[in-house]
Formats: sequence, structure tokens, C-alpha cells
Amino acid sequence: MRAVIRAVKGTRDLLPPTTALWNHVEAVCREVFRRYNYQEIRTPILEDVSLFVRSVGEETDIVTKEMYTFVDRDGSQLALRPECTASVIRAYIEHRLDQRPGLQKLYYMGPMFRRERPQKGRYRQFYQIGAECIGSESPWIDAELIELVVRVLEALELRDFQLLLNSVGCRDCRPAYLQVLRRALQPVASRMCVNCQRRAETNPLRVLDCKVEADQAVIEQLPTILDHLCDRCREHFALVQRLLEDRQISFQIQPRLVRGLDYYTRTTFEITHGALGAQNAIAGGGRYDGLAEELGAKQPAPGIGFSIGEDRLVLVLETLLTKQGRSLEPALDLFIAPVGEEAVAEAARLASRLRRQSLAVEVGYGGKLKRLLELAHRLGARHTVIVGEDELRQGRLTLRQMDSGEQIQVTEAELLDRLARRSFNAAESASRLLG
RNA sequence: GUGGCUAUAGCUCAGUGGGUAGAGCGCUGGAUUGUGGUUCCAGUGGUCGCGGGUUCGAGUCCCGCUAGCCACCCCA
Repeated sequence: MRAVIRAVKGTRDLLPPTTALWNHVEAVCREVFRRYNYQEIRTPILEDVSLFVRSVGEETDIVTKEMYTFVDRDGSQLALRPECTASVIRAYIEHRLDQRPGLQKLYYMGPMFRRERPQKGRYRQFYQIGAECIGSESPWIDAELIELVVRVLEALELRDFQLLLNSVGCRDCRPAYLQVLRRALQPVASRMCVNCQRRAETNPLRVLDCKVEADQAVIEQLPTILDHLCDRCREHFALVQRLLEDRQISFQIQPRLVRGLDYYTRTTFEITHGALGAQNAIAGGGRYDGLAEELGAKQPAPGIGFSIGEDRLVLVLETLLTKQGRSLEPALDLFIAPVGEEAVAEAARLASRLRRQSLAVEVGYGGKLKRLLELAHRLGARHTVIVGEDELRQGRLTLRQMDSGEQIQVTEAELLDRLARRSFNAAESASRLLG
């Protein structure tokens, strides 16, 4: 026997019925994006390595050890995108989107790639849904964007998530803070865990993020970025907080919240959920006022964006659904069970017509009626139409409601009337999906 | 990259102190006429992750590899 080929480590096949949940998440996102006037952008999965070196940062983990890179046949250095903000800004500059009217509000969804050790909620190919608003540094935009993320989660019936908020300062005040932090760490680092001793040298901000119990007392004494913001950053952050309060969006200031991408400035935030394991962040984002210039824009283009980890979001929703005893059901409107040769042909024609009326229809070609009804039941059909000799003679259909077993004779017009579908809305999509 | 745990049928798992494979679910069919969910019967399905070692004999013990999961790290 030949060896079986399996999915590459850290990648996975998404199968039904879970894919229905993925589609639901994406449909809800698109709808919320529409309401906030975001439009879709699709950028390539392949990018020049230097795009990420310059944006995410040369020294970051993502660039130094997690990125999938390769040399193309012509010698160019390419990478599978580890995130999408850099690509969006690249496209913004490349296509002079600054010349278009108003703010550029763009959203994306698709696979990203990072070569990490897989674990719960962490995959080498993972999916992000994100949005970027480019062209303004107003705190009103920050508040609107955060509001948008919260509305997406609410629309997905997700509760009990936490919004963590911080400001990481700007090009002026952050370097000064880092100096202060380094100096404060020098005398105390030796009392901390080995990881922190290392981080005190390499990446002092990470010390603030340490989870070791014994280090917490030391960490509490360290200066926080919030005490070292410049006047403009402090005002910006204060206004963002006030605007979130106005919107009744609860949040928690987390001065120790650190982002692993170098381009972040000022507002940063993260949304976590307890139903996940160690990888508890389902969304993260922040402002990046200097990124466009870093990527070669002649004009400054301040922006802010976020990204939802779709894998993790789906994971949370799935555990919530099982906890509530709800399950994912295929949304089959109708099963057609023909009895006899003639009926099969009529069933096929009927299916064609009903499908044109946007009904989800399955036909049982062949088999005894008993089998067909059993199949209809197992496929989750809400109704079954029986077409046999009697029905053909009378020009009627037998419509059986599967949950009650109630059965009536109808014409095709009456059938359509009973099964008529309404247009899409999120709540209905959810109730349809979550039987 | 580091560590811990795990690996038996499509899925969830049993398999006692080493004696060459089992259940439930699933899938297929049956219980006479055109009526599903329950029940009953039968069938299908595994070189026990891979490679080596110990042994008369290994799913079971030992070693190595690989993969999966969880955690560190990092992040969404």
C-alpha cells in the first residue's frame, strides 16, 4: 500500500457542517462592514519579503522566525503573507488611493501564514478578517472602528468577551519610555524569571506581559507607558476612552498590553475570550500613523485597523453552540421522494423549477419510499414532497412536514407559497443555521 | 525552537499479569404492498502510526522516528 498523503502540518481541511459556520461569520462581517461603509480589498497572498521586513519589523518574531519565505526562479525573495495590513497599505500607495474622495475604508478576509508550532487556536495557515481605515488620525475614527468590531461580535451572539485597551505612544514618546523602562529594569531584572532577564535586554516591553506569578510584584512597580505619553498622545487616548464610554462599550485599560508588530502607534487593543486556551485573543488591532511613510508614501497616511482571528472566533462559537445544546444543521428546504420511474422524471423537473426559486432541494433518485423518507430525515430536510402515481394522476403533490409528520395535498404554486424564502438577514441566517 | 501527553475500524474508545482484535456510533442491506425518527437482525470495516529491539510469542515491554494535541514562546 502506498503512503497516505496528509494535510501539511499546521494546515487543515474545513469540512461541513463547520464550513456553514465560517460562511455565517463571513456573511455577518460583510453586512456590518457595509453599514460602516467599508469595501472589500483583495490583495495577493504572495508579497515581496521586504514589505514585511519594513512594516512588521526586522527584529520581530514574525519576520525573523515565522515567515514562509522562498527565492523565486528569477531570484526575487517572496513571502506568504503573515498578515494583511502591510499589503493593504502597499496597495493604497501603489494605486494612489489617497486621491480618492474621503477616507479609505477597506476590509479583507483570507488566509495568512506563520510557521509556528501548532496548538489550540494556532495554525500555520490561519484566517483573518480585518479592516483598515486610512487617512485620518482622529480619535473619532478609533472609536468607530472599535465599535465596529464589537458590533460584529454582538451580531454573532458572542458574549463575555473582553476589550483590552492601551496606547503605545508615538515616534516621539515611545523611545523615551523605552529608555525609562530599560533603566528601571536594570536593578530588578535579576530577581525575575529567566525569560524576563532575557527580555529585559532584547525586548523590554515583553517583560510587562510576563505571566509568571512571582514576577508580578516587580512588574507592578515598573513605569507604564501611560505615564510617559506625550501631551498629544495622552489627549488622543483620553478622547478615545470618552468616546467608547459614550457608546456604552466597556473596556479595560491594560497598560501592559503589548503588540508584536512594530508599526503600531497610539491606540492598540485586543479582544479576548475565555473559551479559548492559551491563545485567547480573538481580535487585535491598533493605529499605525507612520506605516505608509515607512512603505514609501510621499504623503503621511495615518490609519487604524484590526484583525479578527477567524479560526479562533469559529472555535469559540462552536463551543458556545455545544454548551447551548444547539447544533449546526444543513439548511435543506425540501427533499423530493419519487415513487416509480415516471415520478423520477417529474421529480427532476420539479427540483429544477424549485431551485430556480432559490429553494435548497435534494432529490432521491431511486429506492423505496421508506428509504427515501429515512434519507430525507437524516439530511435534515424540513419538508419532503412525495411524487408517485396517485400524485401524477391528480396533478398534486404530497407535502410532508418532517418534524410533525403532518401531510397535505398541494399544487406546485401552493408548495412554493409555503416554502417561500425571504431575503438575507443575520438573525434569520443564524436561526436557520443553528437549529 | 523547547517541554509534557497521546497514537487500535470513518468517529469515540475497550483490550486485564505479553498468547496474533472488540464494543458503541456510523455506513450498506433486511423485518411482504407508498411513509422517517424507536426497536430487532445481518453485513461492511483494522498488516493495532512507522522502523527496530527483547521474547517461543508484542496492540501490550524497551529504543528511535513521525504525526496529533496541550503548554512555553509568540500572536489573531
